[in-house]
Amino acid sequence: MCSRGHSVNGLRLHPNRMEYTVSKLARMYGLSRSTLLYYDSIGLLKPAHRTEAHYRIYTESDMNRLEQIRTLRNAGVPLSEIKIMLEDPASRSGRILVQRLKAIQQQMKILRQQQRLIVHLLDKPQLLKKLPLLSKKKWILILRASGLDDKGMELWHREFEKTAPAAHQDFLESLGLSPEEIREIRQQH
Amino acid sequence: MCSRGHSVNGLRLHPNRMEYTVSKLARMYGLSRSTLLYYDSIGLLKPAHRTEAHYRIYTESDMNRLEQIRTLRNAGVPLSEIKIMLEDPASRSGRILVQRLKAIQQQMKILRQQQRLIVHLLDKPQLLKKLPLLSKKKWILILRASGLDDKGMELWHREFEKTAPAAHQDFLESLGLSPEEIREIRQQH
DNA sequence: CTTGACTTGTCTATTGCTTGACAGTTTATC
DNA sequence: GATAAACTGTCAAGCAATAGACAAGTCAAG
Repeated sequence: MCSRGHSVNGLRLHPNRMEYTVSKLARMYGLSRSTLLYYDSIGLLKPAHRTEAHYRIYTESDMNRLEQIRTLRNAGVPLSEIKIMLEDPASRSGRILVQRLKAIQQQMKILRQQQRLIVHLLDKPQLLKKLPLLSKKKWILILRASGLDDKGMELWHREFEKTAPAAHQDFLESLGLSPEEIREIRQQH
Repeated sequence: MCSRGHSVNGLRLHPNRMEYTVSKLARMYGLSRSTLLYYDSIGLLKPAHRTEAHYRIYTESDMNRLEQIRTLRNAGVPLSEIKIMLEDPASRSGRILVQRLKAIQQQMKILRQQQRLIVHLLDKPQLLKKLPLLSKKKWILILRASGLDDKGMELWHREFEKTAPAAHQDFLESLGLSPEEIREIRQQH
């Protein structure tokens, strides 16, 4: 009630300057305290300063950095590369992101193979209906039912190949076609 | 040359009974020795017996088991679940595989989101051409160029929804549409 | 019997955290 | 001013599935 400033606490937080302790920051960003402690330990995000009791104090610039970190983490970029990107903003960033895109593609390929394998293991046709697996046959039926004839389908392949070759490749793979079959189709168009 | 049996070695391998040491087995299956050691340590694949020098000896039945393990591993099933499946062949196998399929779907969803995010971060349209990312716009252009009109496209959606609803959902997601947009499209058909 | 090549078992490191323990600090209440 | 709750710090271990280092063991040749 008597006021020597309304709450000079032991942490010496400047409420108007937006300074936070670990747990508070963690809660703000939906992270666990441990995560922030970990980021500190690997030198990815060090708090601006500490109190005399050695408590971590994070400031606004730390928050900016944390936001960048989380964005990149949401993109699946590993912490080691995030560190590089933040230290060397322009230079390597593009390369790292493109690299990550390639890794994602690779990962998707693997996952599709796993899907096929499992379906094969289960070998229960009734399950197939519920699963997001399209076979070549089904796909053709769908296009046919939409009114495309042989000529139209050829056009479709050609157009797909021209507009988005990489996506075309991925799509054919997702139908479970063999590499040779894919090569054949793509070369025809 | 003199024969007290043509090679009674310290390991006491019976060459006709197909027994192998760790490294040999590893090489046969293209695995690292560490992998087999690990499988042993967690009780997933224990060698049939050991030599007096405590070397691991794997027999044919171990090889059968290993093949099953690798097949399931190739399907992305975690070792802990593989163990359960091998101990209790019939009962839980189906459930575990279906569960794995769901996890794969989930993982693909995450990867697609990461793809979108990275492309957004890069924001370099010239890269987009090389990447397997299809936008709604592009997709429509492709179908149009194949000769489908508005009516045909509607048919196409309906047919897709009827034949493979889950795949339809996945496909729409992969175009980067928002959940609401997806819901709308699917309900119309 | 010694040398060298090749094993073996055991142990540690990796990624991105999470969980937990234990001790010191701060805060709020009485 | 004491006390309890809620915080903080540091350290350690844990997860999956290997990869690699290391010293000790084994084998074939000389």
